[in-house]
Amino acid sequence: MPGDKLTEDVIGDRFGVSRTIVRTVLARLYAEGLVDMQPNKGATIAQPSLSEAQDVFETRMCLERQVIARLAEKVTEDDMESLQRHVELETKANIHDGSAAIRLAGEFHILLASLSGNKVLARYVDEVVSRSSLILALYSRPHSSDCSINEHQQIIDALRQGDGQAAIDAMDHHLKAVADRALLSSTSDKHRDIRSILDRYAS
Amino acid sequence: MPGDKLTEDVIGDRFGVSRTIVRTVLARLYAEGLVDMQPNKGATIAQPSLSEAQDVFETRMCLERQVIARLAEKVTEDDMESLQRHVELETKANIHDGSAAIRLAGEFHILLASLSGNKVLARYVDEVVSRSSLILALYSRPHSSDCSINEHQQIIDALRQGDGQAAIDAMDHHLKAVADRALLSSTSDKHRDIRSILDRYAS
DNA sequence: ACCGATTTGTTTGTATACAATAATGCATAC
DNA sequence: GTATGCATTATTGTATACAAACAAATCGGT
Repeated sequence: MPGDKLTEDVIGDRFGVSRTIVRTVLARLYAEGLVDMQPNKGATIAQPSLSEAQDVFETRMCLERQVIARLAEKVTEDDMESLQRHVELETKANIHDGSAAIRLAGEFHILLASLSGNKVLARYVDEVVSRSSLILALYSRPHSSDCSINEHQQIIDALRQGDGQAAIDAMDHHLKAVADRALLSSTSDKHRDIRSILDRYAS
Repeated sequence: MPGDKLTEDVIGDRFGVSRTIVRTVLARLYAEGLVDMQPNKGATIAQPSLSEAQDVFETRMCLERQVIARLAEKVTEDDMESLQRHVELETKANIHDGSAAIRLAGEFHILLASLSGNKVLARYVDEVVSRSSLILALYSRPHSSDCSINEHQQIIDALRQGDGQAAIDAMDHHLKAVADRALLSSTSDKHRDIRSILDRYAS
């Protein structure tokens, strides 16, 4: 799916709106790095290179460390409760609904960021999480089970015990694991880039 | 100026373009936090509250620390040279052209971020630097001399000596100083919010 | 049969038109 | 004099129209 053309008319017809609307949302998605755009040539679903993917994960780690550092100082009992509830949702979904599980895994990080109370941080985390999802869709093999729920649990456990450093370490460990699953599953992106070129001449 | 209405028609006329163009750039500025928008009520120049300002500076510190950490490991001689050249531009401008000095001070941070080689990081730094400028325009008193050139010099000195931790400390110190100049110059924003309300009834 | 040029059809970029919503001003009532 | 309701104006949100750029296909020449 990444690399696919996003023709304004087609999308507009699909949703029953005019190109005006489609255009603004495409521009927003471009700003968020989810679609690529070239002048006079329109939009395509973004196809981040390996190095872009590394940039995203590095930035994400930097941002989420800050989220945890802030939370370690100010989490309330209510916050912990909603985090715990979320992880339980994840465990349930992980059994019978794979696509919901993937969504919830991302939303855990967004929830953390919003609980931090820093809107700017939260917006950036939201962006890098979305981009991470795209990267996973691109590079990680289909059935690499995202069994990261334990890691989520470890993070909130450390937070509950008020151990900021342990929480940061847990988050670091978790994000490194996610990045590894995505980026190390393909040694080099040449192979993937070539595939894309081949695909274009295949039909 | 913050709080001012940004009417699409008048901006379009001002620049000789249609509302379409104005609309897209307003949307972009909104995404960057430089203008506020309300549904059916249009755009105004953003008026970040003190707490939003704190969020921006906290996030900025987090991002720029990462920039420095990265640079400490990979700066080239060419990088150091262009950084040094930039600081010299700043010193020159500081003497005879105040407005250029302000612009260059911001661009120093953007240059650092771009030299880091991480595009995602660089975009976010660009954003928080712009927002910081807006915050300074809002909260810092007009003639608080931004004599931060020394601080810039200290950062690149530490980088040149390959002392990553010292560079991070220098950046931390610098950003804390900038934030203090902006945020501590007004004890509470009530006073400022009230002024804005009064100003509206003053003309 | 292959290459290049021209022509046709698509798709994007910008401007304009129209409907819906909000802001303003005025008249009237109290 | 102040407040309330209505009418007018301004401004926004969405759709459409048109021009420019691009992609593709057709045609003619070698």
